Amino acid sequence: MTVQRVSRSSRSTAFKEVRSRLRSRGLRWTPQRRALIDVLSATDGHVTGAELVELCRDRDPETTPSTVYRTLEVLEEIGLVKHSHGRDGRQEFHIAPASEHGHAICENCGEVRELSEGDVAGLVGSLGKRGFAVDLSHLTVGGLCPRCGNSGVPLA
Amino acid sequence: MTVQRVSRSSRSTAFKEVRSRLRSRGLRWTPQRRALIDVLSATDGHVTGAELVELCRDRDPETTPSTVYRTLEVLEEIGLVKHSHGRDGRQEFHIAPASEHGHAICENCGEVRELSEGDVAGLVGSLGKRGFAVDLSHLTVGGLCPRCGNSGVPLA
DNA sequence: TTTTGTGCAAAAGTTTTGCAGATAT
DNA sequence: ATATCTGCAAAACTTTTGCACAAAA
Repeated sequence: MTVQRVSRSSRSTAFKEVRSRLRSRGLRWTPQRRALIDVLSATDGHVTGAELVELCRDRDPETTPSTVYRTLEVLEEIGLVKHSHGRDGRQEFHIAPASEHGHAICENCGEVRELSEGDVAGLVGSLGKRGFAVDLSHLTVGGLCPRCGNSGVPLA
Repeated sequence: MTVQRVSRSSRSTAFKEVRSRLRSRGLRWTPQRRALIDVLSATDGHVTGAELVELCRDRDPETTPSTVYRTLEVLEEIGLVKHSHGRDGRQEFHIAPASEHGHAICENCGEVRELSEGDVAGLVGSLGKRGFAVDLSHLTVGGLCPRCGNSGVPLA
């Protein structure tokens, strides 16, 4: 069970746009794809593939893993979805935010928070000077959040 | 095939110390453990579990996955080894460096470089002010290295 | 009607687990 | 002597793939 504190504000793509985005590539708008997008939008943050399969099954018990994973692949191709990997190595998916940003993850309670531009400016600049072009969507930092780190009362 | 440019200098634990570190906990110093530590020290950077199984098999074809993974667990418990997860979600292991540091990984060629204190100072400070204690060993940033990003000649 | 998508079933790949026998101390 | 380790075999899990049928455009 992972707490998510990522703001819901930075959602990107308008919902109906997806249909046309798919069709313009000769791809199709199916109930299963719609369902998955629904599920993804309902989550605030980073959900594993397996979890998405489960969540889709809550709506339609017939849902199969292959469809979910293949749909995720398609949605990632058209830029609607991104994925990364969690501590345990499983894929974590989320709707692509309007602007890229890094993440800070509490190693104790799992809370995820987005990094601001200011947070990462130094790192981006420092690496940039050495010719390394930072990809903010792949910037992850672990640590202890205020609740877990300061008090002597780690939750888990 | 992953290029590793991590400096060999920041190796931590003296080799013979491990034996006593294990024994002081009632754990044992076995040929298999020694072999794995040898293999790990011979690698410069981040090796997946499966790769380690292979590398150990090069020395001793009898090596089994269970032993390798269980040994890695033990070595991590005593602080000799750390692990993280690569792009593909597989575990990547490395000997714990004397000082913690973040990593920058090229998304094109896979090259890994260590981040300096200066690189991360801003991020650490910025998050620190908000009560988040950064764990440098879990700071990873993706992007394009000079070779892959600047030229119009991405290698892969 | 033709191309794309789905469901099923099975495979692939990494990592974990149970257990009997072997080994370090 | 005895608690710890190893090797084996099989399981657990996530994710991928092949194929025949179904559905979208």
